[in-house]
Amino acid sequence: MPKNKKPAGGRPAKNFDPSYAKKSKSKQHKRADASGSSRKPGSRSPGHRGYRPEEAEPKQRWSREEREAAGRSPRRSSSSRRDDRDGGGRYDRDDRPRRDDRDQRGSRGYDRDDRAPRRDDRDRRDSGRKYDRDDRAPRRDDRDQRGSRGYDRDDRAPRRDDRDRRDSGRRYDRDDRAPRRDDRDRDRSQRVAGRGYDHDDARKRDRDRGERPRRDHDDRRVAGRGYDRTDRDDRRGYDRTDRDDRRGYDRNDRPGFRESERRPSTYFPAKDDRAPYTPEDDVVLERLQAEAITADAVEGVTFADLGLGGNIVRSLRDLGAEHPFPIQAATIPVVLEGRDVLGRGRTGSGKTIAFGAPTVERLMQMWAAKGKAGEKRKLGRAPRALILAPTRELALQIDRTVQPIAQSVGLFTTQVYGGVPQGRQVGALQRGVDIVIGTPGRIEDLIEQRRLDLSEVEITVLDEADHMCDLGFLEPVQRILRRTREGGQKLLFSATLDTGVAALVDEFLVDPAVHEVAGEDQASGTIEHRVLVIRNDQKRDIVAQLAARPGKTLVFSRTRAFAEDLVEHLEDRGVFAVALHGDLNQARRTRNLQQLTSGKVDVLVATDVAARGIHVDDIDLVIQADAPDEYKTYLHRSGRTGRAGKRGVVVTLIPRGRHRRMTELLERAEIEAEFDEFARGDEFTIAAADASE
DNA sequence: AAAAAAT
Repeated sequence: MPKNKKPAGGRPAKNFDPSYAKKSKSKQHKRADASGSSRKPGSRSPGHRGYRPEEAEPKQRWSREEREAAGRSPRRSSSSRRDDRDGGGRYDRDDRPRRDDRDQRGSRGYDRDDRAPRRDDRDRRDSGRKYDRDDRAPRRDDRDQRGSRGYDRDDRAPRRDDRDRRDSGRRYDRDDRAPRRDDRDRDRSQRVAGRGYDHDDARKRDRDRGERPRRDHDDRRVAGRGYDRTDRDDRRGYDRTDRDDRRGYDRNDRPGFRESERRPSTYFPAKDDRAPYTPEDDVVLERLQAEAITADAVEGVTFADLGLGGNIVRSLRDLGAEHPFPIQAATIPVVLEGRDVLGRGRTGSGKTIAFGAPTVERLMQMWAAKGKAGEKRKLGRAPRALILAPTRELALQIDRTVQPIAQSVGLFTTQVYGGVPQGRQVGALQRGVDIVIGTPGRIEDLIEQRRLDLSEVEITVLDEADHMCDLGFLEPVQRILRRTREGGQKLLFSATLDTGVAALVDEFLVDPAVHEVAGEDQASGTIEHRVLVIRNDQKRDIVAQLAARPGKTLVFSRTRAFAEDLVEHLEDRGVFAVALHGDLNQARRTRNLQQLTSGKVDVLVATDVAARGIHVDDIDLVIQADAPDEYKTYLHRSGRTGRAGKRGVVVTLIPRGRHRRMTELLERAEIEAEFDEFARGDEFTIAAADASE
């Protein structure tokens, strides 16, 4: 256990006195009632509700004719769409996800004989494959960038056949393993349905037929109609391939380790250890006492003024960041001082650069200070910075920003997240990287396998830090932080950073500097919020109606099953849509998100996997097909639109009975929204969002 | 309920 490094006798920073973290309704109300003089920095004036500085502009109509004139429908034929989805988008991507895609195909696309290829075989074969790869973009992977891969082969994974021999025989008698997914589903269904035995049998039959296990009736009810899911899954082809992937990628790439050396997995806790899901009260925690920077304080300031070196400044310019945003101006100098930092800036305010750029700069400075600059490229060096994110897509996205910054000064990053073969990640680590960017599960996995050593990590960043403190994330995150160098710098960022992060702050941070942007919160942006009170049986039609328009739309659903259902329904209505949720394999997740980014598709239906951090340009409509349960979720989901000063609309669909709950949630979010009764076919009119920032 | 490692 790392000891808490707070000075003896020191008391916790005021913000993180555990008593502040207590969730109490009364506190919330007190805050809401607080008079202007006592309000917390960054919170809105108590009079903000109903407050609207400018008159709304005249209503803008999205009439049926306009929608049709805009050519939403008819779209491409369904068969060509299908082909397109399977084949297209694979070879014409222009950013880094392609590499993962390739890896995944590589690991399952060839040599499926039982024995996985030996590591060196694979390398040889890989290079041989280049001949018939003319149809795709040139490879661009770490090896090529580095121009050398002379890492020491002696510490490579044991050969596969050795491993197989060792593993065989113990494969079926593991009692300490975490329950398999099916088991867990079954457990849940028994709990949920209360009479799970018949589902259980059906599920087993499905499994024996090699089909997807049945969902709970519960799910089907949510989905709205009782068709046979396995049928649909086959047609959409999304589940079978997923399962093949899940099986396939590991076989080839999993390095050997003795089963007995593993700790029992706690990553997905066994049912008995796991508290049944009980939604917590959605309460507003105390906001942080923060240094507030005002937007005009940034006038004329440059990244160089903030202490960043020339190469980094240039790389930021290449990324399109000419001048620092307020949150960046506020936090970059403090990070460079080496202090722990808590940063709060609303969605889309530039947090990635706010922590990414100074992290790189500081790594360089620390190297220079130790006179070890020459060791920058030492093979097998342990990473010195770690950036944690809650989803794979976010980790990828962060890497896309941080990687070029790091590269500008000769540092390397690598992504470490699940759902893709770990081979390349491990390879990169063996060659040596400076910044690891990833998600908790795979990072822990590689630590367990002794392939990732965090003991040299000087700087740890938690993006979406408050989310990383939620149930299910907190413990892995704590375990990971304990593996980093004691006393290392910690940076916690989120748009909704509050005292919920106290558990981490108390253990890992010393006297953190807290920064936010004055007067800037979610509600002060460029987003128009609407709530439509609808009949639930019309929900899917209404989603289709709203989404049938030019422009990118992001639809949020509470469950994966409903997300799939909505995609299906949208396509029935001629609206081409793709899904993003955890039931899809990573290649598809990456591809589907990419299709929205590239504009190949205008509608993405996602679970909350897409709620936080994901940046897609020009999403101008967010539809919440299911209302969120937490105000923070509302803020993050709606933050997918209205980014960088652009305008956006958020439409939340609720049944009549949810009116009051929704009103209260919006109150907590400090968001003003208009409620309207809405029925299928009604004309949808929106007030123009205030475009002035 | 979703997400986060896999088998």
